[in-house]
Amino acid sequence: MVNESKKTMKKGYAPEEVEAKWYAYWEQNKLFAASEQSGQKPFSIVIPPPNVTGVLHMGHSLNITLQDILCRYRRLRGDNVLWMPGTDHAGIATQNVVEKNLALQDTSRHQIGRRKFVEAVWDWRRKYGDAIINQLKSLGASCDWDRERFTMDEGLSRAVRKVFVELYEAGLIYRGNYIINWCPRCQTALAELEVEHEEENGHIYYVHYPLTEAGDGPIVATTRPETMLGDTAVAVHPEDDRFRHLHGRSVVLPLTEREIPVITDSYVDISFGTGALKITPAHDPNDFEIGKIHELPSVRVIGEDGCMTEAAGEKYRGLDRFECRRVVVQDLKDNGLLQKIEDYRHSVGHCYRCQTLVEPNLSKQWFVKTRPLAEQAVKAVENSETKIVPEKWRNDYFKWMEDIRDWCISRQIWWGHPIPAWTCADCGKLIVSFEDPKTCPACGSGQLEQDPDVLDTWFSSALWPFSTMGWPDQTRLLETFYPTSVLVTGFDILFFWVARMMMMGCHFMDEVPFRDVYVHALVRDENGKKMSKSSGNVIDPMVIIEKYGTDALRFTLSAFAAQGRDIKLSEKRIEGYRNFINKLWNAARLTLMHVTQAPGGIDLSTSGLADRWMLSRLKTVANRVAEAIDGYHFNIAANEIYQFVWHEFCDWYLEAAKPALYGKWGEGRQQAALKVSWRVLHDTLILLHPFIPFVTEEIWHLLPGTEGSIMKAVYPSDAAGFDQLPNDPAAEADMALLMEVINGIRNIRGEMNIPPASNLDALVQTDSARHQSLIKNNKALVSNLARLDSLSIEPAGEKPKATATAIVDDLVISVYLKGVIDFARETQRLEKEIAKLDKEIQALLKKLENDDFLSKAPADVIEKARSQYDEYVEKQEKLVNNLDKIKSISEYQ
RNA sequence: GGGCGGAUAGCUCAGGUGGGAGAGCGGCGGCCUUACAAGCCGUAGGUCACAGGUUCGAGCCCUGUUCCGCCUACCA
Repeated sequence: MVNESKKTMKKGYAPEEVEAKWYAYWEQNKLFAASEQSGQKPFSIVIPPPNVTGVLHMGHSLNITLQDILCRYRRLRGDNVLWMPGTDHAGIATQNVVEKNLALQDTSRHQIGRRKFVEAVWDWRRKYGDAIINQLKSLGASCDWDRERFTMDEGLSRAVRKVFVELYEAGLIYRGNYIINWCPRCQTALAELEVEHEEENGHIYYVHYPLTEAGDGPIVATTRPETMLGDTAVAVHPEDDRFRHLHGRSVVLPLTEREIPVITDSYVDISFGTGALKITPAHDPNDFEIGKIHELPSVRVIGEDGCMTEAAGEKYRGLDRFECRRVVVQDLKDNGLLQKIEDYRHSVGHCYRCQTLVEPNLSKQWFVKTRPLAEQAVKAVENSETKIVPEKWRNDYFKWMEDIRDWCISRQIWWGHPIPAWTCADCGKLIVSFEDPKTCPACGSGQLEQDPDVLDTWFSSALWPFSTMGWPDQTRLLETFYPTSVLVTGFDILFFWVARMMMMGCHFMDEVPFRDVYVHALVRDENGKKMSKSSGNVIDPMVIIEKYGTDALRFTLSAFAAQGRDIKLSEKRIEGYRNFINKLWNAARLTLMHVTQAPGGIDLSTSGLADRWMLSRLKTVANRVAEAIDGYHFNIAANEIYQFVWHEFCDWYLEAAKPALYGKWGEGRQQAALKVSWRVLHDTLILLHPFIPFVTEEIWHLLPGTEGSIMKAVYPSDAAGFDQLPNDPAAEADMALLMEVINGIRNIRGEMNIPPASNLDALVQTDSARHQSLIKNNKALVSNLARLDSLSIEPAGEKPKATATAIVDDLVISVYLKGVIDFARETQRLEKEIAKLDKEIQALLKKLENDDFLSKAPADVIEKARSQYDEYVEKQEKLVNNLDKIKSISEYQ
């Protein structure tokens, strides 16, 4: 049905009444659905899956808004768009949440056992897993929800298994005993990336290690005295003369009875500390390496719970690692072995999930051999199969890939993808297999035990671009939409996620996972601080949405999303853009007061200058907005259209068109104004829809001549007849001149303190025939916007007395001041203007008097400077002329 | 230790390839003008961090300095 005059609009836009309605409408009408097969150009994005435990924060809001802009924009441009949504199972985080719940019920995962625990997690996920998804929906996210995926889904789990087995068979996954980062609270290994380093105030302890025989032993410096219980050597540099006498000798490890050797290794830095380094292979990655080279034993003195082990000795066994440090230090003091303690600032690793101090610990884990995978992933970016935007992130990507270390992928938790590896209890054979094995292929035993560990969540996230599309099956979806068009993400997970997807995509699909990676900024608070619960500076998007509406939030984020710069957000800014939404609403309200049925095509024969100007501007803006989005310049697109809607359409066009709309200028002009305002509103809504989907959909349905959802509209640049829109530089120039004339008169009104209500008489003097007719033809327009009773046009000549003056180009504008003109005020006004011009003129003169400039600068630049100079001088002369007149008149008074 | 980014109006920020700086908010003055006071009209604010250099010409290019961020690193 084509809408006739629909209904009257409220005075102010009320988002809360509108948003839920349209979201439901879009979903019900399947407007977000991608077709697996279509003749349209495919465009695809996979969502960065939020944690199931997650709560929507501003980072998500920005991320989702930008993706939604791209998806809605591409749909409007006629593409077949797939936005693949889903969540990830967030192994450690989710397990933590469920464990906390169990603790509230006075039980624990160990008490209820693994099977029941995993069931409890699934229960939790069924109950609460949709929370973040619903929040994404309230942001307006136009994901294809029927395809929603979860990293623990059957299909994705199959992909994980297949990848694990194939990498293992290719020698790219191995298991081994290495130093890893252990979180004693989460009770699991962490990958290097999952450790956050922070500078902390600590101490450095100087400990005397006595020789077994007579003579002075070395002083060893350490920040972690409790680990000395696990020392298996002291190392010195082979060239260090201070310690030559120690080569080949042994020391007694204080607080224990153990003898440990003094070894030499050039790893030791002679200039640091005392030059003697204690070696603890089980609790320090470097010491581990040195231990391997020198075939030293490893003594694990700290256990998985962060408490000292049996090996730490009777006295220390069972002590918490921090408590143990205090005891060890005290004991060293008591034995006279502690030489001194110094303050020391050093960086310490913390678990990225729970902030607990991580403990480097020796442990048997699974690793991905990343180097070969990284090589392909680097190549793909080098030759631009994948483009990273903004480009500066390329270097970070390359650097990280070049320094990449093997990736520890096993986690000692229960919630996650089980590792498809079994050990034969009888012969010890390790079996890695896609299908669960029944018997040992080596000895035929049926006693097989599956590895109890699960895989790092990021291991499954790394497969997201293809696992969500059905891989390992060769689906139509994959065929249509892989590689995806663009990945939109924050730089904080460039390595965690993007780099790993690149590795897995290149390896398993022989094709990059995405053509573009758009890396956006972080959202910070108004002081530039990272928003965090602990600092209490979090702006909750849901609260903002409730208060200002989703569109306001989205438009704010877009308008501030300049490439490569963080967004500092404050409510004040959101309020400003809420006002913009309301402005748009009211522009529609005014338009729809007059446009009550769909006007036909645009007929320029009865149009006015403002009409032609507006259409010309519309065309330019539509192209610019599209161009900006294509280049991921969301802020430019948003600002371009903001400026256009508010300061051109509303401030100038609608104001100029009012008399025409009210029929004061006759049928023809009225028709033209109706058509143009309809057209501008119509096209503007489409341009704005990707940014502010709700209000645009609402107005769309109120706009006569539209049918169905705005999501089905054709983008202005693609619409039939777009090319016919006038690109009219003459109209733009003429309109610009008239605007200046109007501004000149308004300035007089403002500066001379003339009440807006009183209408004025004005005279324009010029010898230019073109300008004379321009003013004549647009007398009504100027009079209306400048609030004039009369406007007369004359050739240049004597300026009337008792008038205030404005100069525009060659036009001398005189405003008759009823009653007594305030000469002092007008003098002041003119002097100010003259002084301003003087500055410009001096600057130009300096240039034009410079021979170097005249001989070396390009001709067009010189020409521009000359004409500008002439213009300013002429204008100034006229102003001076008028100033003189004012002065002479005022003297007679 | 290495790397990257930033410093522009009171505040927050824009300023493709160098031709004399813009917006929003805030300030000030005036308006309830029949779409909007979440508004309208007018207006004032800047040696573009500092010091050099290249150039006829630098916010933009080069060098150095200062002050902030961020990333990264195994110096005990």
